[in-house]
Amino acid sequence: MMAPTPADLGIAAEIPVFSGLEPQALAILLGPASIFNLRPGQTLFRQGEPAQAFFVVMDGWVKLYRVTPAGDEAVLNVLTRGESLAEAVTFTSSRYPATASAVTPARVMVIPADHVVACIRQMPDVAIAMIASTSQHLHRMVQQIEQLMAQSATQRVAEFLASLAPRTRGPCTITLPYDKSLIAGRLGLKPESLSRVFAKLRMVGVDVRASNVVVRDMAQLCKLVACDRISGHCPVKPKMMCSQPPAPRAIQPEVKSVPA
Amino acid sequence: MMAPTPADLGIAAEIPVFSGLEPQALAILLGPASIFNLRPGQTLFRQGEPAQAFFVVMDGWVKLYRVTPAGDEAVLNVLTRGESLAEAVTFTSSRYPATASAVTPARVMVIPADHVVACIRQMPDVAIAMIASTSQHLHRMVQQIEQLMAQSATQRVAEFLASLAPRTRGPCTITLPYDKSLIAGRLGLKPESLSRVFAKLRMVGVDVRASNVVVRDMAQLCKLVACDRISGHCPVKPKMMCSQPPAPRAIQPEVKSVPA
DNA sequence: GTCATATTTTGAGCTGGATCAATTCCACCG
DNA sequence: CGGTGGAATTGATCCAGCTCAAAATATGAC
Repeated sequence: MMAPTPADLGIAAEIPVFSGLEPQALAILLGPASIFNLRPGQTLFRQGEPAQAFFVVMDGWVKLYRVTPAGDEAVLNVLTRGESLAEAVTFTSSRYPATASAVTPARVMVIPADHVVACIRQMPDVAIAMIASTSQHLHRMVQQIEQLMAQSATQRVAEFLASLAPRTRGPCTITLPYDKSLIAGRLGLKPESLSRVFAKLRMVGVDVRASNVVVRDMAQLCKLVACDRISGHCPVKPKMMCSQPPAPRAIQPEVKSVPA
Repeated sequence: MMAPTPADLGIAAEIPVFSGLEPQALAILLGPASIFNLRPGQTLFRQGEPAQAFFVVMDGWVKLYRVTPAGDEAVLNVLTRGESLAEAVTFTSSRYPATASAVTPARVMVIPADHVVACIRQMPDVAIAMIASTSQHLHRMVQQIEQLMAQSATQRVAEFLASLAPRTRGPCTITLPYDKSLIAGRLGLKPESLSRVFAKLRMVGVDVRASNVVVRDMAQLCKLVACDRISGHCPVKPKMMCSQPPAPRAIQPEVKSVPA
């Protein structure tokens, strides 16, 4: 544990959770911050512990997960440089709902909760920034839930690969950011299943060799996300009353939102 | 759409998202609030629309869900009296990540986003309250992800039932709060599967008749959550280095699936 | 380099939950 | 009361992903 270097503070200014803050405000906010150096496997905090700080990953990879009653672990996210953890809980003076540990050597900035609360009373912008960041996390979880509820393994893997690649159409080379077994966990799969999905993807021009992935055509990969043609899923179900079958139902009082 | 009655304002004071606010602060915050009356099926907001307000359910049930590219819907939550929606997004001036619609006749309070932002600048406590509430939502999603990743259908149903019951041990009667098909969606199941799970639960003293559930022993139901003995799941996996390896595994009650 | 360990892949088989297709149940209405 | 339409149950079958087991491949220590 050590004080952040000026370089660290420079980096912090670029980080999403602090975006939009005046340099002065940021300096005050980060006054009591410090830096943790974690070795692989080391734990930052455990689920159930009182939340006394929130964190920003400066370098390396950190795994956020829950240990289930049965002893399995459910990976919620795997974070790297610039991403923040646990900002919301620190305001509720309650407990961390998950465990975080390093999966590579990692540097993590620690910001004490009580100090952030104090800052908010002086600088409302800090509150807005924290809420915005939390909102991102929520959005991400919403997407993850949708994935788990409604997508096949193949689709989840395709979406994961797509999220690692630039938004191009043609061919593309990707490097897997961490262990395949961790990727599997992150996607709610067993390692064996991930391996088989990779094998299947080879049929549509996705070649996985160690941690190097060569995609023949990104557009095709993205199409997979919407509709898993490999395992024959989904030829666009009709579903619901997307069109208008028998809905004489009154003229929707149109919930146009409130005027500014 | 109408102005909130004094009664509504009184109720609001009791609501989690506003807890801890001074009455005056609350009065200012709710100044421009209004009440929507929704009929079943009517939509409060749709995913992708710009977020301009957040909401508190005053009465009835509101379903929060995502429509997947393939046309399925993934139910994120089903909310009732006192629960709030979309407070975090409204600060990011971005878009709703999900759709909300009424599943029963419902009354919903609408609080314009820009007003809340303005309030925060005057009253930091409002910020704390909003973050705390958002943190609850995050926690809930974390649990839901854990459920989807690591629990069997039976366990999810058991947990759902347990969440509806008082925290007692012995016998207990529960009323299902909404349609079984909606419950199924909320738990990431098809209605047919939910029906079969209920059938299986009858073997452990859980009797479901229409929307009335009679549980012979809550303690037993809760044990199921930790370990699904019905479908033979999980006899406490050794996993990790948690404890002794060759647990003297108790006398398996041997419930092989239904003999034809 | 060689050997030991951990990660990944492959194979074979099983099963939980989905799907498709009837029924049956039940609330509501004339 | 009997009829009508949506909700719920039941049956039969299928298959994606899990499990167990073994082989292959990478990683690292020396």
